[in-house]
Amino acid sequence: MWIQTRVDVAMSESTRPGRPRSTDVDQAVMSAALDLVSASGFRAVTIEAIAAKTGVAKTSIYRRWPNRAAVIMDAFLARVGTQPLFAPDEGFLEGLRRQLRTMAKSFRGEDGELVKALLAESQFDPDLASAFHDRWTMPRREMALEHFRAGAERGAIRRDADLEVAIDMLYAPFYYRLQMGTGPLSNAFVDGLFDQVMQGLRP
Amino acid sequence: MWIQTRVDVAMSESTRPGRPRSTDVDQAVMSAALDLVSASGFRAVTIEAIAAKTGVAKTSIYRRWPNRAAVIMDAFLARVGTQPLFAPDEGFLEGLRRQLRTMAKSFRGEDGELVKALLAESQFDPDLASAFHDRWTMPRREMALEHFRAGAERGAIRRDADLEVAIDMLYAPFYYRLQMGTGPLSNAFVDGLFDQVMQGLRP
Amino acid sequence: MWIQTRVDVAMSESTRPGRPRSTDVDQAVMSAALDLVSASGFRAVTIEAIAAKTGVAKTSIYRRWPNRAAVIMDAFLARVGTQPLFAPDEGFLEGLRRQLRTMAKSFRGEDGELVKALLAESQFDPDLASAFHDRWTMPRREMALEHFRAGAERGAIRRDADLEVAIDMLYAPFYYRLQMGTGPLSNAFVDGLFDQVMQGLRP
Amino acid sequence: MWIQTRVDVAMSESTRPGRPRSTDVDQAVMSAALDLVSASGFRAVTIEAIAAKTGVAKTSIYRRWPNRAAVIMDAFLARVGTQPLFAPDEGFLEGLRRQLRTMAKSFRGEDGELVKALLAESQFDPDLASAFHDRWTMPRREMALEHFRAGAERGAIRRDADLEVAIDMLYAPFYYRLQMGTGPLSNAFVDGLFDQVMQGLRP
DNA sequence: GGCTAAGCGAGACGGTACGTCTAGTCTTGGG
DNA sequence: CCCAAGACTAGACGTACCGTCTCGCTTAGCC
Repeated sequence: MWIQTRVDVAMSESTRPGRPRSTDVDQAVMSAALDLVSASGFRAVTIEAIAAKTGVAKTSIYRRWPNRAAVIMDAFLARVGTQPLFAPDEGFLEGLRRQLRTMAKSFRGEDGELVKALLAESQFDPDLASAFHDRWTMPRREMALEHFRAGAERGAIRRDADLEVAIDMLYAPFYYRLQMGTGPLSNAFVDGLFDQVMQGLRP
Repeated sequence: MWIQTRVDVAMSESTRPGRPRSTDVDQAVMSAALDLVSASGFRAVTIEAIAAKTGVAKTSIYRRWPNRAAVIMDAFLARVGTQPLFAPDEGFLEGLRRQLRTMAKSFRGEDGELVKALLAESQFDPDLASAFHDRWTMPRREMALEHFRAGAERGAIRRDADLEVAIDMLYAPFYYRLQMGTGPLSNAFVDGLFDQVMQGLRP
Repeated sequence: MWIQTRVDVAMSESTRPGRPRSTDVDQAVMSAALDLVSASGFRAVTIEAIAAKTGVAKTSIYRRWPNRAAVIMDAFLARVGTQPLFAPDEGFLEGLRRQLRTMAKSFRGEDGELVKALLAESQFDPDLASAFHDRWTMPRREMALEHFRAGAERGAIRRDADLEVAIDMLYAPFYYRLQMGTGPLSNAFVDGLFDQVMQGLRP
Repeated sequence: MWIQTRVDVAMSESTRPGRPRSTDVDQAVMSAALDLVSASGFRAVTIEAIAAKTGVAKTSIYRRWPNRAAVIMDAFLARVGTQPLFAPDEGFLEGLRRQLRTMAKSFRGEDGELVKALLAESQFDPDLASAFHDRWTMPRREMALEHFRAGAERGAIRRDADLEVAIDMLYAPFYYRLQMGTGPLSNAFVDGLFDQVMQGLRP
């Protein structure tokens, strides 16, 4: 599960010698991190604060993660999980519209705050940036791309369309509005966006 | 010139009592800030570093700006200026395509780095966020909107199109790619994006 | 006043630019250090504890002293002062006996604790060791030596006696008993020691 | 052999159930401790360093000794051993002078370093202090006292002399010079000290 | 040969303090 | 009132060891 962000340990979990790491610590740290983000914002999530709140020693945290950003990254991903965005039996248009609305809702809430903070912090931390890229951005893009490819195959959209660009057009505005505050991520907005993008993709 | 970001002074510049502020200090601080961004990245631009590099006292910097982000914000805006994005005698499509390419080029260079960093830092600093919004995002959006409105009037695009959404579709991907690194901000990308958006806006 | 131990500053106190160091900080830190030694022993005198107790920031302490031992060293010396051990108009034997008793009394109290701790800590810290040597041990030895030289000149002791050795015989047992706990530093002990040493120094 | 310092085990070595303790561990730990003292000084002798150097687990060390000082104490005593200081058939003066010279030589070398460090650490650790007292200081004092008593009986020194004080005068300067660095522990010094003390003890 | 008990290496754990860093504020003397 | 210099409080950083605790495995004596 842990790629990039978490400190790797040499051997496989089961055969490693010594006292095994307590999973309570992982849980306590990650949920405290999320609590602190909610309560006081990203900048309040210091290792010291997590240690104080949980009773976990700083050393135990640093044994697992290289810095605070990595903790939050993991906490966030453990929360949002990695379920598929699209159901295989759903129609192209219905599925896409549903997913966009779900995403908008999620971005309007706490997830949006987390995405915003992690994306921002990424600009200053290369490790976090690549973790965010590999574990958040790309998996979602891939799923979207797959959905689009299937749609194209089934004739729901033009075959010669540049899908990468289409995905940018569709998803970039979510991040843009999230960060810029130029307008709400309402369902009306999502529908307008959806319609206008589909306008250009009709076969 | 300074709105939001810079510390306001009570009276007008000319009539204030006491020793007038040296304009050298402003210049030195802002150009040092930009130099430091180029040389070592945003995180290296600390007030202490600027003070050390320029010989200007920290006090003198804090007298003018509330924090380091504000310094960089001002330095950035002083650099990119506020010239109009579109020429009044240019055609809608030609003008838009030219502007997009210019913007892409700018984002590929140092300006991109600065936008990225300021946008990121904005997430953690409300003052900076509103400065960025008021002095960077909105003026440019307004100019684009004006250009689109004129285009619609002249019949270059559909009259019933949602221009806010169109602008999101067109510009959001710039920021997306800038931050996410999912692909280059090449001219090919810009053209593809432009074509696909126009596809949906044709009358 | 500060030799070796305290962090040196380049220019003379009066002409140095910038905000002058607050003498309150020095006072507060040193007296807190002594309080902590009394209350909880040398090992409890941590920089963190001093900072917490006084409200002085750690940085302000580290600006003045390189480590906790140096703080205590200075605090100790500020307390014991540098008054002369012998009065010039006193007879050799009377003066010496009086000084030995005074010293024994001092060693039986808090000063003894401090000497013991500083001497011990010196074994692990070369800077502290040389500070202790230069600012405690040697000045006192010099004063004693001077007293012995005057005594020899006045015929109170043998002219050919090795005074360095005599001083060792007289003072080393103070430190020995202080550390080893082989017996009390009582007046009886002091007198016995004095008599026996003088036995060997009689002209 | 182990008094005070080493952790006691309930039953006698031979009949205790379970796997017997490996003597290799004792050896490895103690010699590593001495090596580390030689190589990098007392402060470098951390339990972690010993464990790392020897491959012995920290648990195995703490099973035997309560803390690092106890380890070094035992290592030291195992090294210097407990042979008698004086030969029964030696004359009082010759024997004493020989022993003093031997001791000076030992103090000039690594033993001196160890004594210094253990004595210093004793100031902060009551257990270590009493171990040092019981297993180093007192046995040697007793042997010296015995030698002096025999000397007094044989008429080599005054019968009414305070032997405790005499021993302090003779041995305290060794520790004093060892710690204070006020002069070398040379044979010349030893002889001068010896002569002067004997001056006062002549019958 | 299996059982019980302790030793052993490994490494996780809660702590404490370290000395460093940067932020933003305050206080000098001098212009 | 400005300016340079630098002291000041505040608080997080990441590190080093401490001494304790769990693991799985090993090594003995005893039934």
